[in-house]
Parts: sequence; structure tokens; C-alpha cells
Amino acid sequence: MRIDSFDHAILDALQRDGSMTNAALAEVVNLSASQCSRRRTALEDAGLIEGYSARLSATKLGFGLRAITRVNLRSHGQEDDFSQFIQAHPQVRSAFSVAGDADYVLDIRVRDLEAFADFIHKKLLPHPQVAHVRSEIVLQTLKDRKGLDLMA
Amino acid sequence: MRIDSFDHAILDALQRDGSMTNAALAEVVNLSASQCSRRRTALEDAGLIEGYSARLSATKLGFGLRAITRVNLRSHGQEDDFSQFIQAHPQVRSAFSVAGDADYVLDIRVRDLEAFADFIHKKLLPHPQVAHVRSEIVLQTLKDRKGLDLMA
DNA sequence: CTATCTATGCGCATTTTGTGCATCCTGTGG
DNA sequence: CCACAGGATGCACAAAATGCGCATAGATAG
Repeated sequence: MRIDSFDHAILDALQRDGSMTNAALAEVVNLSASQCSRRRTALEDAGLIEGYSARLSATKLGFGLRAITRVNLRSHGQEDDFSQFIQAHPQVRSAFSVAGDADYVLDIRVRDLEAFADFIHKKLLPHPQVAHVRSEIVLQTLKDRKGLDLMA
Repeated sequence: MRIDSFDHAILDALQRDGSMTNAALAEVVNLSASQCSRRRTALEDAGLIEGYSARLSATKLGFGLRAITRVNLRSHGQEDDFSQFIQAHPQVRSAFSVAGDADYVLDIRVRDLEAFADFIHKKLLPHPQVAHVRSEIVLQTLKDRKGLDLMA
């Protein structure tokens, strides 16, 4: 599929506000509403738009603590086990296997410090595969772009 | 605002699929469509729903490389300057000031390794405030929950 | 038990969507 | 230079979705 500057603008606009009406989209990108509709479904069908989500307020819902945690595993054969652990625990919002000092980086979201300590000491550290854990607790979010900057 | 189990279910559903119709929502949460509409706008007005976004395919758009980078600053008086730097660079998707080994953690998204090296060596390291940078390059995303797990 | 106040469902007017169709570009071959 | 094919675009309209008024059900307090 070919993406021109119109599609580009549509992607950018919808990323910022996914509830935009085709008419509103039309104003922004200078096309008719119908054409925006067509292009939009094309972008969806092509998989460039994976879907739409409501952004929820983490703080208002009581998820006050966020931490970036690096994990090193003991052996390097049974990662499946650790992966299952991650999937099973909703406190782990995102998880990446990485190249660097650590083996994994986890994005953890919990209610408060107590819940965090609980998770680290009673769940993560006791896991047989886990060798070493280092955390950075988020004090302030300076930037949190949901989605991609298409200009980058 | 009081949030009951209906709101809970609505938030959860909309987080997964923000383009759900009120009728579809109604089926999931066992309410009428009109009531879903009312509750939805209430949740939006209360700020529990911050907005809606289209999720774009990072890979299909050519953002192949992701890295989690920890940054230490030299002094601790002029953070404003570094914050401006972060805001100005779209390669930095998210940025957090943290308590831990590092002062900041950045979530970086770029096209490829070359763009990454470029950013680190030509942009980040030359910044006068930056003392030390350590990166973990993401090999695989094991989990990437957009949004919150309301059960956690 | 009753009065009150909120939550809910139904119906309908308004808005939004998306498709058919005619027109308009764009580039290609004569 | 012109004719033509293919796609992109806008307009119009039918189908769908939204959201508000209104009457009722359910909960709560006295």
C-alpha cells in the first residue's frame, strides 16, 4: 500500500484523537469526509492502524506508582517460564527482552509503594529464574507520547 | 464521581477497543445503548477517559528500533534545559525522571540502529547536562499492554 | 410506608458513516 | 499534441449510530 501525505496527516490526527469524525478529519487534511472515510478504512485494512483505544487516567484510577525494572535471569534456557510469569501478572504493563546490562526491562504499574514492594519481594524475586533486579521509580513523567511521531 | 462495576466494564472494554459502538458496549456490559452513552460521556467528563487514540503499527511505519536509555545528569540545578531537549526530540517517545541509579529513563523509538547511534552520539551525549548514558536495546516485546489492567 | 432522588430503558430527532456514481486529475502510448 | 486508461475525489443519499426527552423502576432516607 502506498501512503501519501494525506494518509500521513490522517494517521497523525487519528493518533491524537481517535474519536475524530470524518468531517473533522476532512477539515484537518483538506479532503472530503467520504474520502477520509475511504482512506481510513484502507489504513485499517492495511494494518497501519491496528485499532483504537480509550486512554484512561492512571492516577484517577489509582495507579500512582510506576517503575522501570531491569531483570537478569540465572540461566538462559528456560525463558518461557519467565515469559509466562510476566503474562500472568497485570502489574507488569509492558515487558521487553533486551540487549544490554539487563536481560529484561519491565514497565510496572501499581497502586502504591507497598504494592510495589509486595510485587518485587513476594513475586518477582522469589521466581526461580530471576537472578538480579534493579528498579528506577518514576518520579515525574516529562513526556509520554502515546503512539508515534511520524515526523521522526 | 462514583465508579461501579458497569463503569469498570465500560472502561475495560473501551480501552481494548475505543471504536466500539454504544450498542456493542451495551451487549458486553448488559445495559442499554443509551445508558452506555450516558455513562461514557460521564467518564469522559470526569477525566477517567482522557481521550481516544488510534494505535499505529510501529513496524509497518518503519520504526524498527526501540531502546530504553538511562541518563545521568552532571549537575542538578538546570533540569529545565534537559527537559526542553527531550520535548524537542521526537525520537524520545516517553521520558521519566526517576529515583534509582539513573536520573532519567527515556523510551526511544527510531528507524534503525544507525538512527539510534546518530541520536545517542550526535544529540544526547553532546548535551552539556548529560554525564552518562546507558542503553538497553529492545530485542523482543513480550508484553505491551496499552492502558491499564483494571483488575490489578 | 412514603417521599425523594437517581438510574434505566424506550423512542425519536439529529448526526455520522459509507457506498454508488459522475467527474477530474495523472501519466502513458500513440 | 492528443486520446485514453486507471485511480482519486467530491457529492448525494441510504443506513447506522448517537444522545436527549420522558416515563418508569429501584434505591435511600426519614
